[in-house]
Amino acid sequence: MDEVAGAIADPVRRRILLMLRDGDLAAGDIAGRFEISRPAVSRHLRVLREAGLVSDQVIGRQRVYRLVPAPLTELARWLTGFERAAGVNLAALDTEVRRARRDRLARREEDTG
Amino acid sequence: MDEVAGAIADPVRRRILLMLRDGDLAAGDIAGRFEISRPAVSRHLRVLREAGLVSDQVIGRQRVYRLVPAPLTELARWLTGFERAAGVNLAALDTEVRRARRDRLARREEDTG
DNA sequence: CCAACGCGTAACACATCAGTTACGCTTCTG
DNA sequence: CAGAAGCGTAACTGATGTGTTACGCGTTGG
Repeated sequence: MDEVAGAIADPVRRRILLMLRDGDLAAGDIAGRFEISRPAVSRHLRVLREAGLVSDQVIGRQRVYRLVPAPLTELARWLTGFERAAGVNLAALDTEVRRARRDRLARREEDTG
Repeated sequence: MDEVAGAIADPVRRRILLMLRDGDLAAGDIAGRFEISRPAVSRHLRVLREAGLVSDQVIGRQRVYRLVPAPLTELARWLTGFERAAGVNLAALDTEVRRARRDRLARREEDTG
């Protein structure tokens, strides 16, 4: 998961994933859609490969890349795990803040009382 | 989204998010659970704040952090968008590979034919 | 066959990031 | 009140990441 999360941190790589979501592409086709150099794109593609987010297949001189969505799905599942915890959190904070204030007021009354 | 994706790229920050999923924590409590220095953790907390993934509330000397899950949910939704495209992709690659092979064979037959 | 094409990688340079110690401000406590 | 506690930030350092040009290997096409 660390590599996947790291891979999608970069906007270029996210764009590549979006392109591949719409269909497989050769490396050159991908690189042609960016203004950065082809080796730079190649380097990003390598990160995606090593993170398991894309697979590549050599067809002649071309290297065709395809999306491998499973790790993204897994990350999404991990992320949705935070959604369920939201209500618990809000309630806990309100309770904590109120308790802290009550304690402080009580202490002040003891001091001045 | 760029900031959110960037924020979860770091394992320390992911751990912080997991801690906060289970309940609000003061900065000191969070820092105490790591072996790195407190300023290092503070820096990570700042990244999370600025990405909108946590909110903080000063209670006396303490700064209590709480999870803000909405941006994570949004990122999860974006990621699940890739799942739906998977079937299309596999079919397209098979088709493309078969077509390329057919074309190559056809060309070879023309040459030798 | 040979030149062009496609593309990955190495080497380099610069930017960014994440660790550290030092510092200082605010709040709390004895 | 004075010292301690809590915590953010600055400055520094070293590691990492991302851009570039140069290079070379394999495939293709004339």
